[in-house]
Amino acid sequence: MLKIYNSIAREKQTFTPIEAGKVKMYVCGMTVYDFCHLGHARVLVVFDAVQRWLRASGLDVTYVRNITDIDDKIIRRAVENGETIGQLTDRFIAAMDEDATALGVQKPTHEPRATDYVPQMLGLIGQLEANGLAYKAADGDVNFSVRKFPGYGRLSGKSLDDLRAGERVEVDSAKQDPLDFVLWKHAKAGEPAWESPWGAGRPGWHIECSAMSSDLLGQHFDIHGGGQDLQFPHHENEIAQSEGAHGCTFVNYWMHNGFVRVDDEKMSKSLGNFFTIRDVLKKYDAEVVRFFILRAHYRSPLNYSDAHLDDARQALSRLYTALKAVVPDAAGVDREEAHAQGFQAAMDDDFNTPEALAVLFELANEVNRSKDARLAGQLKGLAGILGLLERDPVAFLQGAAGSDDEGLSPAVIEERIAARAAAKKAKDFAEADRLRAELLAAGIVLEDSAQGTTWRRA
RNA sequence: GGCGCGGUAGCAAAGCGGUUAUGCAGAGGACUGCAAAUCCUUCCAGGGCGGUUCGACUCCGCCCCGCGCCUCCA
Repeated sequence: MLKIYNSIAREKQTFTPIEAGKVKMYVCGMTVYDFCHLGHARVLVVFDAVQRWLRASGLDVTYVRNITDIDDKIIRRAVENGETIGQLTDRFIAAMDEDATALGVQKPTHEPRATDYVPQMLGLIGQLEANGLAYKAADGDVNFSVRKFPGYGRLSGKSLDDLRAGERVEVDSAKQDPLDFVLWKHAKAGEPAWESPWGAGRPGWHIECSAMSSDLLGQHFDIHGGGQDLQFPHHENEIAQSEGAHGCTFVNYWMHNGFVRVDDEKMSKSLGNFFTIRDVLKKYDAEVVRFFILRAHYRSPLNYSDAHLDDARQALSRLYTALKAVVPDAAGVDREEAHAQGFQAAMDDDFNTPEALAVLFELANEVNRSKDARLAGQLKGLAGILGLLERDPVAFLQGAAGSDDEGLSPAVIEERIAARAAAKKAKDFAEADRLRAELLAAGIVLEDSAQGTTWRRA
């Protein structure tokens, strides 16, 4: 029985889909004006794992992850670069796809772009106006009136009076309440604009998610996810818009993943302390990065450092080493088997991937001991549910550390191994050891066995 | 100021009111020409002070420390 920590209830709850056997899930994706950083990688990987587990549990999943392709930063960046908004966003969408694919992230069912949903947004804004929740301000913007929506603040646990608007935000005098947020921004010179009943303009940020989710998943759906920083105000505003327009519950389960940090501080664009996914992939294998992310629970903070990535790589190597030694049975996962049951219990407990991974290490230990192909099959099969251990073990163990790696070529390594074999045969162990040490210095570890010598990268 | 999260062994990271988490690193042993890998054994925990309990890392209270949201942000 799957339990999910529901942010709006602040507790783990048994997951019951609205429609038996089906799950409709929406996750806030990227604003595409720059390369994705590790924080984005975490959202991608975490909700990919969620989605995979739901499917592995036999549910029919519709997974929507949106793309924000119009906003202030995109407009500004396009101007800075001297390119069109379309050129900029196409470029970074392609880059995001590359990064996601590298990390083993499966394609969502739908990846809607905000600019394709302007009519639906206008429809929603019209409904909100009809319901008395939206108003056109003196400056031409259409705003949402938070005071008129009774449940405002429920998700984030904030009360309107405690928010002390103005303390950190400059008060916008055109708003009836400082916490009112923009649904439709009036057009400014040189900026892209769409016609609307309220005049030419462009959408506010929050409205796109309400429009796309209801269009693709319906007015009421199961799971909505995103980074912790979106809980307020973004998701709070989504609830206000969607429930305010539709008059029904918006989402049953809210999920928020924790931040990636650097030196115990949130990794963020505004702090400038971020590492892009592609930077990290220069030094580390993408599967190592995926493993590193899944090694922590999705709601916990995750500290990034090279030392932690090195550690993750060592750990993942242990799993691959077990599969290298025993060819896994291809029969598929036996879900009744003890480890599979443990794995399931872990994943059913709010997607506890660290504990699920611990089960994999227990399996690896038993595989090493028993050389049991069936258990190796369990290991590979269960890991596969999380998108791990899907490569050839030797390819992983001999693979480059990252895209920038300039290690010895396999041909050169094989040549040295042959030379060492000859030295060994001649009982010239000093020469054999010299060759081993030479390779080790180049990051190559040799492993002798009855079947001959194999190698891997340290 | 308001709201919230967390402090676990050298590092990382989980569960759990009483029984080995797990990985990396360390120590000893087996194996090996020597290694590596693997296996076996092993060292190292639960911020501080109280309380509840036969028993608390696990529940409760207070304190200290760190972090986050309240502004664009995954």
